[in-house]
Amino acid sequence: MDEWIDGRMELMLGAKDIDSCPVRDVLSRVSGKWSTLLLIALSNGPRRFSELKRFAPDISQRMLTKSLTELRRDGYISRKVYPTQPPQVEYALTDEGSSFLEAWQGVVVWAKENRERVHAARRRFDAETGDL
Amino acid sequence: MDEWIDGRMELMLGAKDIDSCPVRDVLSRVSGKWSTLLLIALSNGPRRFSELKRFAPDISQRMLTKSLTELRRDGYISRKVYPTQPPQVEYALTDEGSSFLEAWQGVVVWAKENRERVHAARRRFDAETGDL
DNA sequence: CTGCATCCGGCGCGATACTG
DNA sequence: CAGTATCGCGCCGGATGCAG
Repeated sequence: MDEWIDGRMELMLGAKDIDSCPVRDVLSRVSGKWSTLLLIALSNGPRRFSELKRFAPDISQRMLTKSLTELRRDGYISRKVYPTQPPQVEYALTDEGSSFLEAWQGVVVWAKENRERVHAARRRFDAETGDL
Repeated sequence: MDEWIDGRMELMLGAKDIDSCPVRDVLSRVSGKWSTLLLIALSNGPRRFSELKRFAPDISQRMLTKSLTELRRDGYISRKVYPTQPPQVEYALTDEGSSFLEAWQGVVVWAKENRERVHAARRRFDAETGDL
């Protein structure tokens, strides 16, 4: 492998082999369809299960539970059960979760600012390749 | 929907409904298994198809072509064909591509710094839930 | 060398029904 | 209200073979 790769990989990924790449390792868990959305939903304070469900009306109960469990497993959110009747469960962002959300902001901002450019590129590409 | 949602969603996503969410819209294209890795590979200058193949030995030709095409469609990279025999194709990062990589850096850095914390959280979670 | 077509397994995700 | 279990679909991604 060339030298430029080592330097760049070390800088960007921290490892050359993809299996031990911390980026993929960590980010694979928050790349789900709902994960980051739920983190955002919790960014203004703790929310209950049903509140989160209402927040994302098009999420299935299955995926809500699943996503919350994964996020909890990786330490992004906490879960507190109140032994009431009916039961009540409150989810909250951990420090780790807020920290991640902060880092994520840069990408979010970029995506918002460059959305139209990306769309334009897509249209251009499709037009060029469509009629050849 | 409560008010906190509107404010936060507007801040983070730019849209309440998930289908018109610019973040998902833009990032779904770079969330592939190889996309960001290829962008990083190109961050030090243009590379040929075979160079990229050597860069990520475990990528299949199919996925290399596919990923490159998608990245090109969204305007992150450019493609230049040299009419030699055998043919030679050179891929390069566009301004849009470099711009994205810059924004992406924050997340990469975070992932590297917090990898161990995430792993620890996972171990803890598995231990707690495994023997109950 | 570069790229496309085909087949195929895994899994992310949704729909639905059921439990404490 | 919060969560689990089952089923099924679609898509990502790997393996292989063919073509310019």
